[in-house]
Amino acid sequence: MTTSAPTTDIPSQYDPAAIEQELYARWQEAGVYHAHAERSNRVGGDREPFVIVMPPPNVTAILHVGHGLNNTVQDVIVRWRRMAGDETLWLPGTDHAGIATQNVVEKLIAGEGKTRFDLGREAFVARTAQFVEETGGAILGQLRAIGASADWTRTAYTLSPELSLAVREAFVRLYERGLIYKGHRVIHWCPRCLTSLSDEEAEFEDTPGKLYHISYPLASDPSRSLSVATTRPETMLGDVAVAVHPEDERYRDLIGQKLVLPIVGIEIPIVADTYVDPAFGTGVVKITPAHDPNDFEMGRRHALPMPVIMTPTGLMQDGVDSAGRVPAELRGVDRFEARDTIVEMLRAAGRLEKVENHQHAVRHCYRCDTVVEPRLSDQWFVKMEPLARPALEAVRSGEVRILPERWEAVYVNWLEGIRDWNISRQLWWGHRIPVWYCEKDGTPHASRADLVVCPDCGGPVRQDEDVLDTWFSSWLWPLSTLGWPDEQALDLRAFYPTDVLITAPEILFFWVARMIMAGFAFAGRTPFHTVYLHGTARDTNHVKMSKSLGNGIDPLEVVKLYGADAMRYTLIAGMGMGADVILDPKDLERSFATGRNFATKLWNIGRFLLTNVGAEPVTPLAEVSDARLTRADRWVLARLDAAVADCDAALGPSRPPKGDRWRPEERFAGLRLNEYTEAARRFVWSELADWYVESIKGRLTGEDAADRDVARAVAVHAFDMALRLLHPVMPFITEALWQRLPGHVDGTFVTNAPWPTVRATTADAAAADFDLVRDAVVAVRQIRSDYNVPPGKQVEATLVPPRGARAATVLREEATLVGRLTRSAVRVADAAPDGAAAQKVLADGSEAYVMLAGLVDVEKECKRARDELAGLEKQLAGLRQRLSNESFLARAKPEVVEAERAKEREWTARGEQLARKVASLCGA
RNA sequence: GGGCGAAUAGCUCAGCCGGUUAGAGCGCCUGUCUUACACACAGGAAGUCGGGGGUUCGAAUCCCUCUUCGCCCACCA
Repeated sequence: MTTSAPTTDIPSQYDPAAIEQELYARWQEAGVYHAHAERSNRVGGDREPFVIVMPPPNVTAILHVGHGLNNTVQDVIVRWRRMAGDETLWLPGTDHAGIATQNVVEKLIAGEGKTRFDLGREAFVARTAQFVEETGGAILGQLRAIGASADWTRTAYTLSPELSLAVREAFVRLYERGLIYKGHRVIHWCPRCLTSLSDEEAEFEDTPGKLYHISYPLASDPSRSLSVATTRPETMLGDVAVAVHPEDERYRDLIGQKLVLPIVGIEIPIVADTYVDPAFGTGVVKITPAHDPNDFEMGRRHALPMPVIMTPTGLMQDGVDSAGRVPAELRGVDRFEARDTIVEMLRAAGRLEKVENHQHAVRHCYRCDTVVEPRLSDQWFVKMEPLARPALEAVRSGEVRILPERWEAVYVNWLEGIRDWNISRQLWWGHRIPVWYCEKDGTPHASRADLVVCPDCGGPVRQDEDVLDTWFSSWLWPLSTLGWPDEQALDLRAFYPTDVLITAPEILFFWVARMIMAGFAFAGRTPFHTVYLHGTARDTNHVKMSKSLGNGIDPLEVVKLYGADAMRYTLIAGMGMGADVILDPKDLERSFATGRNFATKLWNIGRFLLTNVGAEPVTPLAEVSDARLTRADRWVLARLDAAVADCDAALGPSRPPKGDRWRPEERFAGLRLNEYTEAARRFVWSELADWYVESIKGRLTGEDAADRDVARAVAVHAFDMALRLLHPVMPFITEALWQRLPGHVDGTFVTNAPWPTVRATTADAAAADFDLVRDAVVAVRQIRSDYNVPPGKQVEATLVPPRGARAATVLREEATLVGRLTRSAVRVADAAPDGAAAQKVLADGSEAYVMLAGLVDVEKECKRARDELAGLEKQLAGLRQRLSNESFLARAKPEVVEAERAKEREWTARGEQLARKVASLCGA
């Protein structure tokens, strides 16, 4: 006996829970995910830096499947580059999330019966900071459970002192460049959050509504009236005019006349404005400048007053310039209730002409979904057009690419029509606007340092009450987290610009586009060269998973049930470029079976190989003479090379050519994580496990010690490389197995092991020969299965290679192996055996016969052969037609033609075999 | 209203810069506890590649059109 006693202790059951936490702790302890700035070749080191900044989750968030997806994608890419030898930094952090966090804390104190106004600004901010301190950032801990290999020593927070410094610097610079200004206009206002919102934060939602037609009587002749159409009758209290198109024949003569505003009873003019579309509604538009952005513009054009008739909370109330417009019974009434009341009042007064159903887009607050109220107010804006220009050019020129490609058009379209960005929020949680007003004359002063006195007159100042939009700190993320505005910061010099930005398309405008603008505005360069937009996790009805809808999947639950690797593999394998991932929250087992099964498979391959290979030293493959390699060895090494090449091709180039833009042919290539995963899986399962491992079972325990060592060397090498290929997707299980490889050096990790490369040897005829062996095995198995031969039963199989062919040698030499894999006694002969035998024809024209005394159903075999032949002839006919077509021969690529010719030869040989078979089986 | 995308096996999806007999996972059928794995192994069934038209020697792949879904953008009250 030469068997080596199993010295490797491998649990028979793969138990992720038992290994994951411990492995993560060991990685952490070894500091393998800490990036060393000094190693970056930008500061004199010898490594190419590779950097991803993590989209910071809200500081109060808890992990959901969207985070799981996003961070898994990032982790796969980061781990790949780390193994490929880059100095890799994945920079994590959280976002203070102004409105979102403030809402959470407001709800919290509401439970105590208080509002933020009861507490006062200072106390409320302190309370929120304390809340964040205590419960915030939990999500970063949760990310470790899914294997995120971020550099936690660099964890950032948008409201930290360092990042706040960056925010202030950015604000003041833009202010000094004249790109930040205070504007008086109608903005989106959330009556629940009590703050203004940017255009992006006020999301459209198609809502069924009504179009009310109201008649406004002429002041000079109450018997005549104009019919005005509106979806928001309550705003009529703030009407200051009605507008018609100047060319509209119907109303031309009325321009300049006055109407009586129903309910309010005041006179308002009829003005002409080209904004009005004569074809829509009645062609008459009421103008409510303080409560509609378009009306505001018209109001400005016609120098109209702008009465405010609503409170910030959305209650009807006289405000600025609105003396007595709101009737007593409507004061303090909610805007939607007021709508109904006003409709009733109009109806009672005979002023309501008709009501139509009308579908229209209504803006809602992206944080609390309240219907947004247009509101006239003073806000700070960023002038975007100058910032957008370089950001637009960067994508157009290929300096920055967006994957999938189609999002580039969306990006360009948005930037081309960009509008100024309202950055002030009437909140308390956030970066306070660094502007101080002189108490004496109100002159604003933007300042990097807090001002105590007016720089002009030395008098007292007061700071602007508002805070900045959360995204005003996020857009600096790639800069601020690396130390900007300190231009000499080592991290900034070593790691900026970063490489890939990975996020969901939802925040392309909120965040991605603005980061690119900030990169150019503050550092003169793009913050990253690739934007990778991944899909969304949806349920089986294709509804986006969300906690509020109850159709979400808790990643930690999945980790607990099947392990992080199973979850990661399932997500990555199921996600085509930019495609959504569909999962069934009601059936986690089925949803994640793919990953769980593969993890178990991998574990078992390892268990078998490691126990059978034993712990004695294994010869490095490089030291094994080529001559000693068997066909199976050569084949599996060739398949490994193909797998590595496929993985590399799927992952693509990691960065554009040095100092250059993306080349057109590479611009939209790479980062096909599902293809990479599939290539690795196919090698591991369908090739390594199904064929190679099966084929060497005899050798590992065989008598030939030298051959055993060759098999051990090849097996360990192939498995080692397989583990490396899979590590980015399945970090835990691969590490656990890799640590057990014979000869493993303590303190080394697969997570740091070099990424596999394709061996120099390429085409290997011996490797191709093994395919013939596989073919023969399959053929014999098929015959056995067709005839229901019990798997345990030994039968006699005969292989008949074409005369004089190389196949003869191959099959003769591998007959034992074919026999072992098919549980048959295999011999190779020159002719078909006598007696009843079932036959299959192999791809190269070889034939496989299985002797089945008393079992062969001649009729069945005959029909089978006839069908097979008919199918083949049909294919062959098409092939021959193609080959006799002159256009084809003239135009098709030579290699295509040659491939078709080879195919024809093969098929013809097979056809002849089949024809003989038919003849012998079916009789003359 | 403008722009974009998708429609391929029962389900979820690859393939699509035209050229093997269109693939994978899950599910399904048959058999098997073959000394790593039943979360497995072996074999198998299953697709007129959404409909119609066109270009081409050749179309799942390119063009047009229709249908159905989805996404993004948008100041028609």
